[in-house]
Formats: sequence, structure tokens, C-alpha cells
Amino acid sequence: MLDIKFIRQNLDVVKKALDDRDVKIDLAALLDLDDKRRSLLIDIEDRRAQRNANSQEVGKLMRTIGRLKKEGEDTAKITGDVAELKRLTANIGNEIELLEKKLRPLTEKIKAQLLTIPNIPNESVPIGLDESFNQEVRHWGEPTKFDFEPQPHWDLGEKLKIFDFERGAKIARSRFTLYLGAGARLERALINFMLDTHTDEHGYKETFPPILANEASLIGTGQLPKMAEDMFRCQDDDLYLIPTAEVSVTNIHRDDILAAADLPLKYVAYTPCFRREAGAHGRDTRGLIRQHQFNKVELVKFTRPENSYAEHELLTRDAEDILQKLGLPYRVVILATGDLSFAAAKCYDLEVWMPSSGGYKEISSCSNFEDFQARRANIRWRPEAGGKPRFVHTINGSGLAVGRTVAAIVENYQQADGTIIIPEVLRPYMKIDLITGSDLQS
RNA sequence: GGAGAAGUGGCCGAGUCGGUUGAAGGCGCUCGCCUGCUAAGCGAGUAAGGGGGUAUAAGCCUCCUUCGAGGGUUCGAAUCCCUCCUUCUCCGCCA
Repeated sequence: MLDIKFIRQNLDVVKKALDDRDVKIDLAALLDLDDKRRSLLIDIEDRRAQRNANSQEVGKLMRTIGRLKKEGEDTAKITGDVAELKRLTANIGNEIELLEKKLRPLTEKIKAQLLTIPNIPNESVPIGLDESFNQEVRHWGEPTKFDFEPQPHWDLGEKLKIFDFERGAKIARSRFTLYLGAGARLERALINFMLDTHTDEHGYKETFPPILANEASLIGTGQLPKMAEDMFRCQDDDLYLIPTAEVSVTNIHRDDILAAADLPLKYVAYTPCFRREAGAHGRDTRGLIRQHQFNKVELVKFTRPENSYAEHELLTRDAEDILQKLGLPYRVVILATGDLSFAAAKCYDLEVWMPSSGGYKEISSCSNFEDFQARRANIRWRPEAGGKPRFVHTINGSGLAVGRTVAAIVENYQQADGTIIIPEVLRPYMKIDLITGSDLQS
């Protein structure tokens, strides 16, 4: 969420940001509402000040009456004054009530509009209205070469009986997959490998948060109100299945004031993630790429504003390290303004090489949200000097999406006979070094 | 699910026959003093959000709101009433 004061004072900056994102919002109307709200507020506050003063006066007079009675003096005159003052003040109260009735819808309307305004892209973000303006920043490794025709992971996996898409659909519906034998173990091995690496080598604190989240949490990270149709909702309980651990982990500190000495806070969480994929009909219909339920290991940082861009680079490197350790070729892409997600000010996508499509596929998205989420979720920190609390900056990224990593390993490590070599770093977790289709009761 | 208790500032914790209580006290923190260093001690300061004025780097003045959330009673509510949420204890149920 942007600060209404910031919008008022930096209208050109906000306008340009919306243009660069190709988002249309009537800022003039919003500021007009804000003007109306503030002038109404002045009216109300003046009256409230008057009412408070009168009430204090009543209090004083009441005490005087008490004293006079004790002394046996006459209180008729002063009692009359009190009654008159009460009548006057009750009238002011009625006026306040009327004005407040006007104020409430204004305030709600402004808040609702503010919640739909996306973040302002950082100046280092390339300007362009769609993904064709994204730019490769760097790449690691080269596309895997085969001396045979490589197969897509869904064919390999079904032959090896490590993925069963039909039974996944039978149990739930399409875009759900049943993992079996070495496939299930590969998923689990990757989760453990990623968590171990991020905790032991990169210094993140491991968490395992709730996978259902309430409305306030989803507003905090920016999924609500705009992306409601992309989430699974438990209607009876007013809870949502999280689309990413970012929601749960960022909200750990909703309404907190963090100590300066504790920053940056670094968390890693493994969670299942759930997405309805509304509007994605026909895209990535085969295989593990686009599922309603998938596992992800997520990195989240809370930082001081002045460090957030450096920390964003480091977090991206932490995610890349997983791909490098797994020996998977990838590239890093900076998203253009038009492709940037709602809450992000800057985002790098990590894209892994997928032989089946002969291209790179997104496997991680590392974003700096600056204070956009912190303002929504009210996450602040107090500088050492003991000054006013300020909003933190939040950063997060996948480290990595597990299902897509499984797909990438199966495709990049396949052999001509359809077996899959297990990357070196996963062997301690897998306890085998080759998936043959007959291992692990598969 | 049933019965009971409780929710106050960064933290702990006072505060009901409603009226200078935005809130005693303590801890923590900041600044200063003291001491060879540290510790202890002494003094002062220290909630957040918002509006207006002035200055515009900070700042200063003033008003409003906020004692779990929302509503009600009242001239006036942390304090009384209602609803909800959360936590704790006991019972039931359960992995």
C-alpha cells in the first residue's frame, strides 16, 4: 500500500509508475475524496475538542456541587448551569454523530482504493508493458546437451511410475499429482536439502507456519483484495489456503515493532502452496509445472530500508545456490514494469533450463517489496537511537519451487534408457544414485 | 463443544460506587552526572496513529483518536451493558 500523503505529494511519480505498469486508476478522484475527508475531519475534531472541554467543565461543577452540599450551601443556581451545559453538549454530540456518518464511507472508500494501487517500480527496473521487455541479467551453466532425443518429465515419470497424474485427478481433480516411490522421496529429499542449505549455510531461521491464513494476513502481503479468485477459500471458516509461504511468514511480524539489532531477520519455510490458476486454462496442462498444490521452500527477509536492495541481491544468490548445487543450468531475469507483480518494487525470476520445451522456465521469483507490505501489515522497526518506529522493507523469494525442481532434475538428468541420475548433493537424502523404475517399490 | 478467569504502553504490572489516568510503579531504552575500566549509584527523558498551524533537513505548537475488536448507555468510559475474537484453567472429544 502506498501512503496517501506520498501520493498527494508525489503525484507525478505515482502517475508514471501506474503508466509503466499499464494500470489505470483515477488518482484525481482519490485525492479529491481525501480532501473531502480531511476537511470533514477538521469539523469533527473541532467539535470533539469542544465537547471534551464542556465535559471537563461539567466534572468540575459536579465536584463544586458536592462541596457546597457538604457545607450546606445553596446549589440551585449551579445545578441549573450544569443542566444547561449538558443539554448544549449533548447537542454537539448529535452533530458529531451526523458528521461521522458522512466520514465513515469516505474513509472506507479511500482505504479500499489504496489497497488496489500497486507498488512503485524501483528505478533499476526496465520499463515495458509486458514480459518481452524483461532482461537477462546473467546465466549459469549451458543448456543440457543430449546425444538422444530427451523426453519430457511427464513421460519419463509415468514410465518410471514415480508420478501418476490420472490418480491425482481421480483423488482431487486435474492439476493434482500423486507422487510414488522414488518420485515422492525425491520431493522430500529436495525439501530437506533446501532447508538444510538455507539454514546451515545461508543463516535463515527455519519455520513451519500455518498453511491456512486469514483475511488480514492476505491483505497484509497484498493477495487481497485483488487476487481473491486465485486462492482456495474455506468459506465456512473465512480462511484461505496460502498461495505461498510468503503470506504466513511475512505475517509472523504483523503489527510488531522489531528491534534494530535483530535486523535483518531471515526466515526459511517449507510449505505446500495452493493456487486455483484461474485464467490459466490450457497453459502447462501436462506434468508438474502448473499444479493446484505444490511444495515450495520460501525465503523471507525483514530489513532496514537502506539495506533492502543489497539484501535482495543476497537473497537471490541464496536461491541460485540451490540450482548451482543441483547442477541445473539457469538464467536470472529482471522483470519489466509491466510484468512485475502487484506488491513488488523489483523482481528477479530464476529460470531453469527445461529440455522438454527447449527453453527456460521460472522456478523462483525473488522480490523486494520495499515498505509496501510492511505498511499494509504494519511491520515496523525502531532505530537504535530510539526514535520513531519506521516501516521495514520485506523481501522474499522461492528457494525453490520443489515440483518444478523435480521436473528439471528428471529432464536434465535423464539418460537414453529412461533412467534418472540423482544429483550428487541429493544422494545422502535419496540413498540411491539412480532412479530405474524398480527401486523403492516403485 | 460445555463451565470459569483474563486481555492495559517496547516488556511486566496498578487502576470499578464513570470526571486533569494516555494511564501509578517496575524493567528496558536514550541522554547527562559520578567512579581508574566494568558493575552499582544519581538526575532527566521515553506509547502509537492521524489532522491543523509554523518551519521545511530535523524541529516546534495545537487538537483528535487509541487501554483485544465492534456496538450501546452518558455531558463524559480503561472503568457500566451487549456481541465477537484471543489466551489461560477445568471437563468432553480427538491425531
